[in-house]
Amino acid sequence: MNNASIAQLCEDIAVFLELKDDNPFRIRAYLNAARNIRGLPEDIAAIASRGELTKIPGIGADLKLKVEEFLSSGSLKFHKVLLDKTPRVLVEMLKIQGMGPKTANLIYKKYRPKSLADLEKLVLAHKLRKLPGIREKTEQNILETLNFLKQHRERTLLSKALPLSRQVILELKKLPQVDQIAYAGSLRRMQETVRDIDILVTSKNPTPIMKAFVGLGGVQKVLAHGETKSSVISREGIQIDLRVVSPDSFGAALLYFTGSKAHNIKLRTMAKKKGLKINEYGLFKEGSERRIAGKTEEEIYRALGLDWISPELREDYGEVEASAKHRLPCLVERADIRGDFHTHSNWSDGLHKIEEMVEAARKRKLSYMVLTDHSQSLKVANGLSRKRILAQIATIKKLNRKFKDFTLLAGSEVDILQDGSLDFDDDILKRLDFVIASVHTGFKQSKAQITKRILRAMENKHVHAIGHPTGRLLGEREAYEVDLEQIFKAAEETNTALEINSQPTRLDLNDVHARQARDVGVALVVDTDSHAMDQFENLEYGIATARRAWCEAKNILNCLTLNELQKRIAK
DNA sequence: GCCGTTTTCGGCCCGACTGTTTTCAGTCG
Repeated sequence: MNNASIAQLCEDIAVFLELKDDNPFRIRAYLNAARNIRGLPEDIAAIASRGELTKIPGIGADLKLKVEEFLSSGSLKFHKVLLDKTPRVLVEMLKIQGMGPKTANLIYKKYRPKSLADLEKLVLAHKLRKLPGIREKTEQNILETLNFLKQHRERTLLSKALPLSRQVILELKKLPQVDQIAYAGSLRRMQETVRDIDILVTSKNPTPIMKAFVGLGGVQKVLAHGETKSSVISREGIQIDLRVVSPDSFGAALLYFTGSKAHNIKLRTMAKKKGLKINEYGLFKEGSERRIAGKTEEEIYRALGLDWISPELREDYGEVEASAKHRLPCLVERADIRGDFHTHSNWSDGLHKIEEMVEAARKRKLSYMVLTDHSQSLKVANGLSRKRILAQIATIKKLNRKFKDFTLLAGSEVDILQDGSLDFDDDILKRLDFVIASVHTGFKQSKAQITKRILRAMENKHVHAIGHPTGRLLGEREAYEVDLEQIFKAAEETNTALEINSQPTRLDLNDVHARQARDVGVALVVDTDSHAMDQFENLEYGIATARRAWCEAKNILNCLTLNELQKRIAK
């Protein structure tokens, strides 16, 4: 797909323009275009070939030409010129907390540092405080952020940020001044990674709350400590922002801090057209102090003629328009999920016994589970030989007699070998209730090779689903170069489901891909890929991804009852 | 650079905090 590359180019251009002190609205236009291109439901090349580029929001006459230039030549002159003109170190400097284009340029013009290391030397030699507007405090902040950047460069996984935010909320709830409290931001939208944690409190007496917050045990550094807004860095290196508002503003503040920015801008623009103004305190008539709405999110959406929109959808990817027409999807919920198709036991690389895994699944209110230990060639995971899988099938049959309101199904996470053949022959596969086929080797194959390989696996009538279809590991490994459009088409034709793997480092398919699959009618499965009892909890992240992909229960195969499922998977 | 039911030019979301200034620019979300 070209989408990610072009979006990145636009984002780069925005940074270069910012450093040039260019028109801020022009900069925003590039960022807006980048965001919309990233979220496109298909390859932008296909849209270009239909001559529909300017139908993409944020793409006008100029960006149309730039996109076409990239599609035909593989590069963009405008980008290249800016790249050549912009010193690398300036881009690096923008990553420093509190350092914007003005300050970065000021320092650069005077001292011409070549790297962040050079900048650090300047700070230590107290050179910067000779510049206008920079004194001791600014130097100190730069130094601290430089040290911080050395340690933490990545965004934080949802699975790390969510428990931390819940912990902070638990702590703050102990304060008598705290009324309502909730986390907001990208965390509430359940993005796979987050940059920081936003927490919102209502109170009539914020001062003691702020004091307690910046003094929490896990706080490493206080970035800001104000009357209504404070920011800290936690011991784990995650920034946490706390805002306190009055109860009358809770909904408005929640809406504002949940974002996304693009969603908020859309709402504010809508409000403005109606002669209204939205800020974090409420919805107002333009030029008036009287609050029309603000206590709850629902009342603000309603005042704009909209249905309430789930946070997971708030990306300005069509949710506002759908809401205006009262056509928002009825998103899948945890309670809709009845089974798990992807689990491991200590027969292969899992930690716990089959019975223990069943117990854990049952505790989470699931009514069936497929045991999918690895297949024979995956030696590192103690994959099951032909003999052992036959023994496991027999064991499962025996165990099942003991369960009352739970069904354990026999399955396999069968490896898709380098040539697309499967790691068990059909004679084994046909004895299994559910087969999930996955790629675990040969990630470096060419796009054509790996796509062909997966397509071949999908054509096997015993394969019910493809596990973690792109193979990415967040922060560790890029996805392999599979052509997803072909995979989606084949999934539909061969009646093969695609997985949304709930492991927090996988979330594969991701939200954008899952939505593309959903849009073309591909069935999805939300699996935990549990290798231990506690990993069933990860279902929360898989469901969040499905919700971000606009999925309803009918799009998800494991929302079916066992009976419905068995009818459905008879290929 | 985009956009249009006040439209093809003149707008473009809105407010808090910091650090350095004595009234505010720069930065952030």
